[in-house]
Amino acid sequence: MAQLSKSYEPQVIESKHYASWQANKLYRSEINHEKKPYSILMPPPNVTGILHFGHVLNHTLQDIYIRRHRMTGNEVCWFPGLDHAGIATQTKVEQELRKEKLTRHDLGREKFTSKVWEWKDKYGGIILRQLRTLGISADWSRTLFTMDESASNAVREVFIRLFDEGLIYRGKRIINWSPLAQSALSDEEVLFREVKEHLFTLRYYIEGTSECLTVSTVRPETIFGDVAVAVNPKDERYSALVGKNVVVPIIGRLVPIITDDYADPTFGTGVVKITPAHDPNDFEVGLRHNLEQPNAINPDATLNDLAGEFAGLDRFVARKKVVERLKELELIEKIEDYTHNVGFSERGGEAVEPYLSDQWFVKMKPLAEPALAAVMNGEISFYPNHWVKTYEHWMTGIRDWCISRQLWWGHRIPVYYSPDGSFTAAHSEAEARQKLGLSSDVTLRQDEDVLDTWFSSWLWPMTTMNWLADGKTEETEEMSYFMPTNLLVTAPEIIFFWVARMIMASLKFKGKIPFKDVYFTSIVRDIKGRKMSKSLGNSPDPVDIIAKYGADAVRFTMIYLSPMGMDIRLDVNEQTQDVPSMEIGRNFANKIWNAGRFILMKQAEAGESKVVLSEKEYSTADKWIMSRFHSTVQSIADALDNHKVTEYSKILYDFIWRDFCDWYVEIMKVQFAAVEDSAYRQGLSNFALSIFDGIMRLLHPVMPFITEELWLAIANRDENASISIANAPECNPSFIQPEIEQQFGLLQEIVEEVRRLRSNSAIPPHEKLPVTLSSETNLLKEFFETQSKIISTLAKCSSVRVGIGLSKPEQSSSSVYRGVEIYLELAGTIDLDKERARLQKELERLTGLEKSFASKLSNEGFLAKAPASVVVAEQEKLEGIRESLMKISANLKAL
RNA sequence: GGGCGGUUAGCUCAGUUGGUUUAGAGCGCCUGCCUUACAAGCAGGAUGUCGGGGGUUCAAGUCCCUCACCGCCCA
Repeated sequence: MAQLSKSYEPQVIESKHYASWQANKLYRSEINHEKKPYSILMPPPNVTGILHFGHVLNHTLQDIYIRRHRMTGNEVCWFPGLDHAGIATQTKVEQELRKEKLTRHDLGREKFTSKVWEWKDKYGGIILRQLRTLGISADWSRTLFTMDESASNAVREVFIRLFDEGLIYRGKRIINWSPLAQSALSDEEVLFREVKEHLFTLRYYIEGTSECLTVSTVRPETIFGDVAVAVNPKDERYSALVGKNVVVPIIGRLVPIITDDYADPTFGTGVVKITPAHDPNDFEVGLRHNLEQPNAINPDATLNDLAGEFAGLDRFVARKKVVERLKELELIEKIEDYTHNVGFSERGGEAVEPYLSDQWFVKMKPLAEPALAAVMNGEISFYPNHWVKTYEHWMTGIRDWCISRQLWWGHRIPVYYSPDGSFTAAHSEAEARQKLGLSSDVTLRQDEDVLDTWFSSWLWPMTTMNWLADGKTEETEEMSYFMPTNLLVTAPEIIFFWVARMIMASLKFKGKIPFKDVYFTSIVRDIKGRKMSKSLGNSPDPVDIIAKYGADAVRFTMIYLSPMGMDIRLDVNEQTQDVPSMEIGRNFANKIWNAGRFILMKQAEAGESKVVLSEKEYSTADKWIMSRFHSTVQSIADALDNHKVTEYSKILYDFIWRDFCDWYVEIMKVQFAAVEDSAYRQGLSNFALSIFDGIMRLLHPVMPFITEELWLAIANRDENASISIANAPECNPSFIQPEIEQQFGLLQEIVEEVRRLRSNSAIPPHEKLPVTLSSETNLLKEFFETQSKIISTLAKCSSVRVGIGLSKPEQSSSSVYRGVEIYLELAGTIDLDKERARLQKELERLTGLEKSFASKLSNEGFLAKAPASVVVAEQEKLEGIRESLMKISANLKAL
C-alpha cells in the first residue's frame, strides 16, 4: 500500500501526473472509425495573453467534456491553438522598440515583422504553458498558430475566393479609427462608454448679415471639416433660410444651409453641422447632398492644415483651444453639460475617431442568412438558450465587416494594384497580372494593409483540421471525421466577433456547421460585480492561486461557483491577491484524499485480497450506497448531457461528502468492527473500494490530478495506467432501490433525532445513554433490531431497546418521527421544564400543520380538482401529523 | 430608445412539468468536540413577509400582468 500523507498536497502530484500524461501521449487523437468522434475547438488565446480566471473557467469546462467523453468511449480530440492578435502583438513590440527610441518605420516592414516573430517565439504563448498547469487534456501536437503557413494559405485562398465572388469589396467609408494603433477597427472592437462632456452651441452667421444660426455640437474642433449645416425639412423655424449660406466660425468658409431628415428638430437648436469626413451620419448626409468630404484630422488624431493655426494639435487639446478662440470671437451661444456615449478602442483604450478612409469590407448579408438559419432551426444549440435572441438580433441587422487593418503584423491582403489603377486579389503578383490581363513587364504593388485577426479565426474550425493547408486541399481526414465539432465553449463577449463568423465561414466554404452546441460561460467578476482587470487590482494571477490551492481545487471551485447563464463573483482580497473561496475546492480535495486514505487503511487492516462482497452479503447500508451511487451516476450523466456543469459538481460534492463520507464510511466502520471474519472484512473493504473507484472516475473530469493519484494508489496499478483513459461508470438501474433509500432515510432521521435530543439536553459527546425506539409495526421493529449496532454507534447510545408499543421510560426526553417514538433516558439529569417547553413548541408546530392540512382536505375544490394521488398523499400526511400529535401530548402528560 | 438577464438567509447561489411535515446548500455566525480517514474535520443550532402590487388556480418561490431597482448587450 502506498503511504499517503495526512492532508492532500497537490503540488508534487500535479506536475508528476501531467508529465506522465504527456510522456505517454494519452491525449493525442487519431482518426478511428471504430469509435464515435467527439471534438472541441479551443478558442485560441492571444499570443500576448496571460492566464486569467476567465480562461480557467473556460478551459476547465472544456476539459470536463473532453475527459468525460474520453471515458465514455469516444475518440476525443481537443484542438488547441494560438491567435496572432494583430493589434495587441504589434503594439507590444512597438512598445519595446520605443524603449530604444525606434518606431516600426525606422526598421521597415520586413525587419519589423521578423522582430515580431522573434518576440512571438521568445515570449509569445506563455498562456499555453500556463494552461498546462490547469491539467487540461488538449492534443498539444495539433497546436495551430493563426499565422502558421497552413492557416495563412487558407486565409489567402478565402480572401481571393470571396473577392472573386464579389463578397469582398473596397470602399471609402467612415470607419472606426484607432489613433494609437493608427489602424481601422471593426465595429466589434469598439466599446461604448458614457462620457460627460459639453454641448457647445455655436453661432454661424448667415452670409452677409448680422443674424446667425445656432448650431449644437460636442466636437467644435471638427468645424474645419464642415461643408454644410442641416435643418429638418419640416422645421418651419428655418424654412426661410434654406439655400442661404452661413459662415463657418474661425475659418470663415461659406457653407450652405440644407434640409435633411437627419437633423432632429428636438435636439439642441435643431440645426446640425455637417462634417462628412468625421461622423458616420454626416457622411451619409454628405452622400445624399453630394457634398465634399474634407478631412481635417491626421491619422494620429492631430488636426491637419485645414485647421489653420490649430494644425498639429491633438484633437482634445485643439478642442480647448478652439473653444477659447470661439469665446474670444463671441461665437459661443452657450455651453451645457452633456452626457453621451463615446466609442473607445477595445485594445488601446483611446477614443476612437470616426475616420474616412479606403478600407476592405466583407458583404455580410449573404453569409449571415444561412448562419442565422442554422441557429434558429436548432441545428446549432446555444446554452443558455437566451443567447439565441442576441444572435438573431445582430444577424438580422448585420453590417458589413471592415477587415483591413493598417498594421504590419498579420496576413497581408493579397490584392495587387497596377499603375493604371486596376486591381485584383491573387496568390502572387504573376497571377494578378494574368487576372488583370497585363503583360509580364508591368510592376504591381501589393496592398499595404493586413487583415483583421478575426479573418483568420473565423476559419478556425477548418484550419485546425488542415483545410487548405496547402491552399488547395478541400477535404482532410480530420474534417470528414471530426467536423462538425461537438461543443464550443466561449465567452459571450465574442458571440459576434467569432462564434457567428465561424458559423458563416463553415457554412459558406464547407456547407457544414462548425459545431453543434455552444456553451457560453459566465463572466468572472469580483465580489462587487466589477469585471476582473489588472488596473483595478482585482485580478489575481491564477498561476499563484493554483500554486497555493492546487489545480483541482481551483478547477472544482470555479465550476461549483459559476451559475448557469450568469456572471460568477469571486471574492478577491486585493491586499493579498488571494481568492479565499478556493478553500471550497481545497477542502473538498482534502476530504476525498482522506476518504481514500481511510479505505486503504481498512483494506490493509483486512489483508490483501480480491474478494468483494457478494450481493447476498449486502447490508442495508451497502445496498443503500449502491443505490445512491447508481443514482448519482445517472444524474451526473443527465447533468452533463444537459450542460448543467455546476450541477455535476454539486451532485458529486454532496454524494461524496454527505452520503459516502458522513454516512457510509461511518457505518462501514461499524460493520467492519462487528465482524472479525477476515474474508468478510476483505470483501467489505474491497466493496467500499469499488465504490470509491467509481467515485474517482466520476470526479476525474473536473479533478484530474487527485483522482489519478488515488486511483493509481487504491489498486496498486502500474505506472503507465491512467484513470483518464479508464471507462466511466455506467448506471445499472437494478441497483437503484427507492424502498432501500427510504428505509435508510428513516435510519438517518432516527440517528439525527437522537443526536438532537442529546444536544438539547447538553449531553457531553463521550457520554453514552440508553435509547428506546418504539414502533408500531413488526417490520420496523425488525429493521431497527438489525440496525441497532449502527444506531448505537452513530448516536452514542449505551443500549438500544427496540419494541412495539413500548412505554416511555422514566425521566426520558422524547420525540416522534414518522410514528416512531424515540426516548433518550436521562435519569437524574433531565430538565423537566425545558423538556416540557420543547414538547409544547413541537405540539404547537404540529397543531398549525394539522390545521392547514385539515382545511386543505376539507376544501371541496381541492378534493374535486387535485389529482387523486395528491389527495391521498395529503391525507396520509394529515394522519401522520395527528398520530404524532397524540403521542407527543401523551409524552407531555407523562412528564 | 430596443433587447436580454437578475432580485430567495448576513454573503454567494440551488429550487425540474405548480403539490416533499409550512423554502435548501456552501461560506459566515453561535454551542460543544483533538470521537485514530480528515480541526482543510465532526456533531448540533440560529437566520427568510422568496423585490413591491395585482391576477390565474383547489394549490404559486414556481405561471400571467404590472411597477421598482441592479447588471449586460445593441443603437
